[in-house]
Amino acid sequence: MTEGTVDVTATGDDVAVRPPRRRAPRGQGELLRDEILEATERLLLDSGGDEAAVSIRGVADAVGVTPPSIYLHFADKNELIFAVCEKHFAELDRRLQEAAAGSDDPLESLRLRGRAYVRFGVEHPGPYRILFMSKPAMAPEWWTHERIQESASFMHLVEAVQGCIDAGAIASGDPIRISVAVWAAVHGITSLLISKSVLPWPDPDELSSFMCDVLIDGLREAAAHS
Amino acid sequence: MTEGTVDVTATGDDVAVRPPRRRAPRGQGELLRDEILEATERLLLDSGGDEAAVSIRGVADAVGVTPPSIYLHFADKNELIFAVCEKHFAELDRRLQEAAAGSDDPLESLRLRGRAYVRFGVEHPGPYRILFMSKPAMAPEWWTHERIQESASFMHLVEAVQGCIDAGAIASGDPIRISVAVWAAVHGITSLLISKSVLPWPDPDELSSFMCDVLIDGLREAAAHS
DNA sequence: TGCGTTAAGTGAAGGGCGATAGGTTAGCGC
DNA sequence: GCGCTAACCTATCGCCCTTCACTTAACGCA
Repeated sequence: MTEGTVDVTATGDDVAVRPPRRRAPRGQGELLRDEILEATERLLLDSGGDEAAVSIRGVADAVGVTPPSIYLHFADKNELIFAVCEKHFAELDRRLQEAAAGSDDPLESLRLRGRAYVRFGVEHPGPYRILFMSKPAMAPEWWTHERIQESASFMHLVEAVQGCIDAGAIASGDPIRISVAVWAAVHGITSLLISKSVLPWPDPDELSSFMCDVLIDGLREAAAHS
Repeated sequence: MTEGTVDVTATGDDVAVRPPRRRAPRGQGELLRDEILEATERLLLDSGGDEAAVSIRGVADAVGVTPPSIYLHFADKNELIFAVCEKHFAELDRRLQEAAAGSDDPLESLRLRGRAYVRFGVEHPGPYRILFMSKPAMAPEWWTHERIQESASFMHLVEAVQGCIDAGAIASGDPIRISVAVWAAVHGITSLLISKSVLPWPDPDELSSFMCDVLIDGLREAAAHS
């Protein structure tokens, strides 16, 4: 047996090999696209977020279609996988904004944002890994600068940091550089928790809270230099 | 053509398909093991650290042997890949110790350690990704608790943090929790630089220096709580 | 009602992968 | 020179992604 993939296929045969599927009506070819996305997401979830364990064949079987039909809507497997994760990316921003709205204090709001970030990653390890921990070569063409740097989530973080600066809660400095540092810090926690989930980590909330506290205390100072 | 793997096979055919190879003498079966490791490392480097682009067949060809011979020395592909990365793990600790020895001041020593960590990851993205960013299911059995938590590198970090506490340079607290936070922070930088290498990041040294400065300033305070 | 057009989907195959079962050859002591 | 066995190979299974050429079904229109 091919080991190294955990074989979670026993989670339920309610998905596997749905046999028929009526051809979509004339102008509605895009219907299949949605069904493919839905099935892929389910399989990705069932596999514990291991995109290698999700196969085009498996998706095709789950939809009730043959593999080549997938390629009518997605250029290759990577594009399909990333398309599934796009909605999670949007939800991440939503969750962060929701969390940040939990306090009027800019600092506390930033802390809440950091906690929510880590929690999101831990709760959606599959999409998180694909979005933020995959090899650069794996991401499709369109997933580059504008997708992350100009993304809503990052911009919202920069705004939050700027808010802290404006309120005098942290020392002034390049808000983008500070944002990158904050992002890297909470991403580091998330990434380690996901990759080394077998190690005896502290509670994610406790860890992210501690990290945010330390960062904010540090940013309160000059954090001198340029 | 199978896209998504960058096709770096053009780097040089000096490795590919070395045809013969004399059978090893009677008690020297382990010789092949070393040749396999060496070839795998070379291929892993040539592929830009993409373990999926390194195939058992390719390694066998490079060594001048047939694929089943690989399995005489490694249980499966993952074990082979991780075996290659083990030496890099040891070198990481060496590099960190060397960097930390660059200053007698505990704080400056910790900063140097953080910078060296990020630099190592950026210089060895392949092994770093496999060691610290891979799926938990991918790591072999023996690569767990004792391998990281009780590893030299982590213990050395804890000692460095304890040194800062003893010197009164940072507030007292659980050195392990602090070490985890420091590790997560520099790992976050490294991970983002590796995965999103296409984004316009600041200089790695500058980024890690800034992160360490902020963390240390923050840890100087109480960073209250338990 | 019937028919051409064309979107929607297949069948079959190419090429590559990890892994295994069972056979073969070459080194070495005697 | 001969057997034993470590060292290695041949052949194959089953899976994967992807593509090309082909078929079938929906629909406007006469």
